[in-house]
Amino acid sequence: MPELPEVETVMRGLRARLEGRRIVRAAINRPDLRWPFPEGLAARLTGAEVLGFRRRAKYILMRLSGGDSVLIHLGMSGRMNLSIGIPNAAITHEHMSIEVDDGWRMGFVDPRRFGSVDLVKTAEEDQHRLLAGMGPEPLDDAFSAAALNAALKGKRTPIKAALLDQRLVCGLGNIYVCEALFRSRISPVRLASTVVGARAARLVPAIKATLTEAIAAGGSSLRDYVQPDGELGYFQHAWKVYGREGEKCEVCPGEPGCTGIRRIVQSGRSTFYCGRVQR
DNA sequence: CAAGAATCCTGTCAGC
DNA sequence: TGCTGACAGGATTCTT
Repeated sequence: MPELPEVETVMRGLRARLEGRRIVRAAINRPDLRWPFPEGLAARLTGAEVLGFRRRAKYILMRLSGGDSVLIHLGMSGRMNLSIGIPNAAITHEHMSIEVDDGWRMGFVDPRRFGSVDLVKTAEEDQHRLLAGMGPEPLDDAFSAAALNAALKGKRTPIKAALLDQRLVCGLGNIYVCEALFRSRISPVRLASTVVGARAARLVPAIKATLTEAIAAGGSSLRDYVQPDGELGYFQHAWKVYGREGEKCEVCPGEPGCTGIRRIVQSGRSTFYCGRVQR
């Protein structure tokens, strides 16, 4: 699924194409995704002007004239398609779509239906139940080594699991946690409360750099991600450890005692790491 | 209260 | 080729 960089990329693509346009048509094609679509969503969309977009954590917020914002989460398999002239019937798993006044249409496609759509008053976006408990944005200055230290204090869980907890810091998912831990040379099985001092000082910039580079690359993807500008080809990121079980990590070749990148399961999710480099 | 497991759903891929 | 089982980027809700 889209993690922070992918959501940021999708949001920017939507902004570039839809901001300032008026919605002339809206369609909701099923009653629910993860939760029911909000009452009257199509009516609220139709005729509204798209004032702007922002991202918070892994959510996209589309601000409408009339005081409402649409809150969108892409779930595991969600993607946004921008196109001209493709009829609804041609697209499977397109659960929601809008068309704006220059003919472009946005389709929300989500086979697994873990995504969600809700309406929220623009003035109260951050008080929405899905955003209220959200941790700091990892790219904000407020996310510092000191802040991370405070958040990890007393956490009796592996650092891998802690970083996936969106209340602690938001936007990270399974891939970028693996990558950031490798970059900072911290073992994913290390107890979160012991990530202090030099390790915490390495981890914060590693997270920021990992995310920043991915955003710069235009977001990254696995098999079913489509760039929001409508291009068919999709970008495949070169992960350093994710999905590389058995390979040597980039700092290991020639080093004694290297067993290659390992895959383990932590709280039901795959973790990839190098046991020699990450401590 | 905190931490781990189960859960929602479909598609893909490896192995037989 | 066709079937089966494992697995997939999330995050809420349920159990322990």
